[in-house]
Amino acid sequence: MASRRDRVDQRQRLSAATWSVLAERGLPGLTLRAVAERAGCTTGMVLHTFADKQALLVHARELLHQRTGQRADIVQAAADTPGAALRAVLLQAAAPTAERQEEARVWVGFLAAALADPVLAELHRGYNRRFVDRVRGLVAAVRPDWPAADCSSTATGLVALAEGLNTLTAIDPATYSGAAQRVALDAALARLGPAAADHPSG
Amino acid sequence: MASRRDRVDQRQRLSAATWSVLAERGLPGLTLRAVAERAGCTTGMVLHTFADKQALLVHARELLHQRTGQRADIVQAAADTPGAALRAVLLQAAAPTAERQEEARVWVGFLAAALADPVLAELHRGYNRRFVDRVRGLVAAVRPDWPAADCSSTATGLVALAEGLNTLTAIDPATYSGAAQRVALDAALARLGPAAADHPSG
DNA sequence: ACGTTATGGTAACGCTTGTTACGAACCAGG
DNA sequence: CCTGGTTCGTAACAAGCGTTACCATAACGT
Repeated sequence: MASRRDRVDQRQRLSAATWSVLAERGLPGLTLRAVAERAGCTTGMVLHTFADKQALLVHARELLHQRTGQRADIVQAAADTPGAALRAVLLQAAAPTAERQEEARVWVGFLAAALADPVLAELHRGYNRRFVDRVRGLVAAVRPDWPAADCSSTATGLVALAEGLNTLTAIDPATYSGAAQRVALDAALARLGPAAADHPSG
Repeated sequence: MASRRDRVDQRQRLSAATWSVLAERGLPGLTLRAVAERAGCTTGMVLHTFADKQALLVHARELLHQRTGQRADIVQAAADTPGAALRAVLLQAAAPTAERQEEARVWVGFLAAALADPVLAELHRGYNRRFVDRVRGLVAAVRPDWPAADCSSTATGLVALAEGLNTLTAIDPATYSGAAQRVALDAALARLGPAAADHPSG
């Protein structure tokens, strides 16, 4: 019995507060005091739950990966065809809705933080490569006739497009609307043949 | 007679120092003291040339835009056909070489900073829209038969792909090598027809 | 019930940051 | 030569940061 109060709940609450602050005030505004205030506690409590600021960031980053990964799992499993699954996974990786734009901003914040923190950078690389693997598998399912190298390059290109839509939407939602993101993704998916463009009307 | 010593020279020297610090330590390392030390002067001198740090930041952001814009002008003017110009412009917007990856990291840093700074955000949006306009013009030159809406959506998609390659290269140069970037861009450009894929062998 | 231990708050530390007040050095005009 | 204004360096300021030591308190085992 290591805890009397629920510690994992505290960790999750603090990570949520971290997201909130990161989305609202950006990376320079992400301070321990801001997170503590957002979570309704003090910095002492934060540093009792996490060893340092880096540990807090790592946990929040892992949680973000879990959230996006689970959502990818859901939309992938709900799709009827591999083409629809690929489209749904890429679309949810971009930020088509307003609520997802907040997550895109958090993503950009972690990306920038990873540029200065080797630990976060390694996490980011690992998560991104896992996402590329997922997309590569879907591409291979859509086009079993393609050689592996083509599936691989196509997957990296699609991921780059999705993440580019992500970052651009984070800073300029007017230019990169949800509809524009869908058009761009469908245009890229058209390269896979008409089967991949087969998607529900909505 | 506003100045006895050359002030524009001072600004240029501080610009060079700003860029040097930015490339080496990133945006969080861009402090007034670091810039002053790199320029061989003191913070008092820096704040006599720039009113605040925000003015310095805006200047650095403009520096980044100038650099990328000038290079885009050069490669665009050097291209023989509109298709080659489009490809060259997009390729230089991504980060194919090692030295360009440094610039890509700076770009990501400014992107993250713009999420919390309205002034930097407005600058970022303006520069990006100008870049989209440039790409749109090139797309229209390659495919004069396309309606304007198609050129527009194609341009935003291409820009998103280039910026996505930019951000992903900044954090994971191993996965997103220069060759991988070229393949992804050429694949996207193939949608414009064989004319756009016409590019020098190198 | 009591003592032990976990748990969270308080307040301070050392450090760096942006910013500013002030003094010294310089160049012009008379 | 001296005088006045401009330019830059010096040094200090207040504020904010991450971090730590310390203390109150509440919950458990016995």
